[in-house]
Formats: sequence, structure tokens, C-alpha cells
Amino acid sequence: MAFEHVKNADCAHCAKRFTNVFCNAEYDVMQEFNTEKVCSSYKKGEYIFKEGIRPHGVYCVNYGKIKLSKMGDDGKEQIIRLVKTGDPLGYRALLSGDSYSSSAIAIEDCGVCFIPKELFMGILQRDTTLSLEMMKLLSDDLKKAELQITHLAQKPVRERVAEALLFIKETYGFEEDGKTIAAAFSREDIANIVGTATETAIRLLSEMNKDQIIQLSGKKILITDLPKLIKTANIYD
Amino acid sequence: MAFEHVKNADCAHCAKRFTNVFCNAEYDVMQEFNTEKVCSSYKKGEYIFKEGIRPHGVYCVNYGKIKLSKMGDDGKEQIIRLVKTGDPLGYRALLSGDSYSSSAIAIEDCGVCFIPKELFMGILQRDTTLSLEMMKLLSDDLKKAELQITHLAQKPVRERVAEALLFIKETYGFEEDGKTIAAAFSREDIANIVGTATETAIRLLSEMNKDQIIQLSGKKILITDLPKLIKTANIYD
DNA sequence: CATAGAACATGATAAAAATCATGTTTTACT
DNA sequence: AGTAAAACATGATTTTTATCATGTTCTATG
Repeated sequence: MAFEHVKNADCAHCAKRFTNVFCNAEYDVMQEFNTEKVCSSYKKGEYIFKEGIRPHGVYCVNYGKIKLSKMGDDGKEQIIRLVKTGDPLGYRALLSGDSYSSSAIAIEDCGVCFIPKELFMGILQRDTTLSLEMMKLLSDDLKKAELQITHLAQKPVRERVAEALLFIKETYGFEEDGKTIAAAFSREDIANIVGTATETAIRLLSEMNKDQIIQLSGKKILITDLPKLIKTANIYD
Repeated sequence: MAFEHVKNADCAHCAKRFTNVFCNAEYDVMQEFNTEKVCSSYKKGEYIFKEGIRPHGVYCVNYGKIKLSKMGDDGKEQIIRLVKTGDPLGYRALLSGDSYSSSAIAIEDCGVCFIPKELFMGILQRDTTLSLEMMKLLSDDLKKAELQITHLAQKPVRERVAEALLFIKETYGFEEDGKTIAAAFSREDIANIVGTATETAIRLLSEMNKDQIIQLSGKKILITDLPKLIKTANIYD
């Protein structure tokens, strides 16, 4: 089986109670989600949902890391977004009224809560705050996507690789040492974020390793010189 | 002066009365927009709004063609979206609560209706249908942006140039002859949609001209062999 | 309608990135 | 622990695309 139902997490005591877009709602609304939701766990590499399938609700990440990726016309994966604990998931397709335009795949073991479509859409109809928050969420996603478009169109691969590292670090943060990126991505994954060949990504990472900007040890990536990495990414925002 | 106030268009008799996301609303809501809105006209090349400025409302295009573009870090323009008669405009920044992340520039003379922020947000608070439609609009935009990301990351320039032509044609349609794209884009504009150097865009368009796929005469572009153009774009959706 | 500036075109060259090829190291699994 | 498969690494080569250079054709404006 692709996933396993687990004992439901309790939204009231969730670490993300007051930051998550769903649970940040009024107590009553949160409780409605809480009682109807179904939690499942997924192992690394498993699909939470697949591109092309119609959505039956929305998800909320209880713990773990997930990538959202699209298949290109030639079968190459493109990683569109990274999802972390507390993030909502799968709302685009539902609100658009069509099927998933990307797949959600566990980067590491994770737990996910599922809120049925009927409940969610019902609450959305009467909870203005939630509606506005969903609009803000989508607008922010759109802004990021448009920035990504500009960078893909205009920046050389080296800068984009550096940027991808910063992006992963922004999303998942550092380990306790304050240097190691707290997520294990394969070189292929990084290439699929950047939009380049795997070999090219490997090469550029090796160079940055040689240039003392980062330090590679297996899948662990240490950022040893953040200012230099930012400079390599060549970003001014 | 950058723009000129003109006699307000009447929403009740607008050609887009029942398709536009704002005016498609109930009669009362539409009338509220209608009485408070302010219409202006812009000449080709003028800005409707500029990247970095805070929004004071949303726009609705009464007539004309507009491009939404972002400045890359090195000052190169990236065209993000194309806007046509009846389309809403400028809602992303407002709903996100931040400043415009792209500029809206008239591709040809156009007329635009402005709906003040307070009115729009007020109606949004009480009109669930409008809220849901805005979410759908944003979700659709996001889907398109993510497809664009995938194509920029994975497809060669030639395919993207062909795709850009199809995109322009999809947006603005054909002239009466059923072949000529009903919009005049400079080669530089096309390059800035595709994400390539102007010379490269020129070269590839010339090639397609030679290959009898399109026919160039000045800024007019005729699609002489649509199936071949689709094949050149290499799209399977 | 003359003319300057912009847009378009095209060749030559350089740079960037993909692909191919091959070897090494990790990782997952019996 | 041993082994097969996957991931990583790196060199050589080719392809793609950008850049530079230069000339031509539009097009807006006095």
C-alpha cells in the first residue's frame, strides 16, 4: 500500500496551530477540520497525490518534507515547489476545479492530514477570513512562480544552482550546527529544481565545494560562506 | 501626463458583461463597481502601473492589449503574462498585500477601468461567489506559471519560440483572414516572452518563415501551417 | 519627404551547457 | 558482510545559445 492511516494528530496542540492557514482559523472552524480530517503517513519516495488525478480535498503537512513536481513533455521531472511541516498542500487544483497539475512526493518520511473537499469548500463559503488567506496564499505562490520564471529565463545555471541551495535553506533551515542544510536532496533533485542536466549540477556543486563556498559530504550540504553563496546567486532582493 | 481620464464605460452594456470576473457578479455588485469605477485611456507604451508601487485597487481592461512584465536583476525585461479586453488586472499584488511585482504596459492604445481597493475588498468580504472566482483565477494563473517554469527549464529555444507564437495567438486570436495573429509584437518582445536573446528570436522566426510555418511581413505574423507550428512547439496538452 | 533612430537581419565567434563515456563511491537489500 | 544498483564524479566532445559586429530596412517626426 502506498500510505498508512495513522492516529489523527490533534490540531489544537499542533506546533503550527497559529501559523497554518487552516488551523489559524477560529476555534470552531479549526475543530471542524480537526474532527473530520484523516491523517496518513508516507515513506520517503511515496506519492501523496499524482499529477492528472482529481482532488478530493486538501492536505496539511503534519511533519516531514515534500516536493511538488511536474513531468515535462519529455518525461523529465521539474520540481515546482518545496513543502514543509505546517504547510497546506493540494489547494491549487481544488480551487481551480481541475486535476492536479503536479505530483506531491515525500522527500523523507512524512505525515499528512487530509481535509475532505466538501468540508473545506463549505467552510470556505462562510469563512471570509479563510477565503482571504487562501487568496493571499495563491497570490504569494504566483509571485514566487513569476520570479522563478524570470530567473529561469535570464540567469545562467551557476547562479541558479546557488539560488536553489539558498531556496532549500530558506525552506528547511539549518541543522543544529547552523550550517548544514536540513534536507537531503540528490544531485538529480537539485538539477530538477534548477532546470539543468544532472552532470552540470554535480559539476557546479563540486566547483562551489572547491571554492570553499559550500562543503559537500554525501548528500549533506554545508554552507560555509553564505555571503559568497548569495553573491554567486547574484540576487538583489 | 501618463494617462487620460475618459468618460466611464457602462458595465451593464460591456461586451464582457457576463464573462468578466468582476461584472459577471450579481447585478447589484456590478452596479456598485460601475458607479465607483474610474476609466482611463493609455497610449501604446504607457504604464498602467509600475513594479514596486503599492496598489490602490484593481483594474479591468475595457479595450486594448497589455503586457505584464518584470525586470530581471540585470535589467532585462521578462514578459510574464498577456492581458486582453475583459481581463482583470493588478489583483495579485492587492490580494497578496504587497506592491506590484510586475509592470503593466500598454502594447497598443487601451482603456482601463479602475476599481478602488476599499470598494473591491469590501465586496470581496461579503460576496462569496466573487471570492471563489478570484481563487479560481489565481489558481489558473498559478497553473500556467508552473507550466511555463517547466517549459523554460526543459525546452530548447526553438520550441519555446513556436510556443510563444501559439500563446500570443491563443490570447489575441486571428484577424479576419483567420491566419494573421491579431497583435503586433516586436522581435524583442517575443524574445522577452521566450527568455532568449533578441537575435536568437529573430533568427528562429526567420527560419520558421523559410520553412513555410509562418510568414513574416514587418510586425505582422501569419501562421501558414498551424499543425507544423504546434509540432515545432512540441507540446502535448 | 527627408532623416535619425529604432527595429530587423545575418554572419562570425565565443561561451555556456548538454551529452556521451567511463570510472568511483554510496546505498539498499538479501 | 557481500553485492547489485543507484548516485556521484569527471573528462572529452558536441550542440546550443549568447555575444559581437555590421549592414539593411522600417518608422516616427520635424
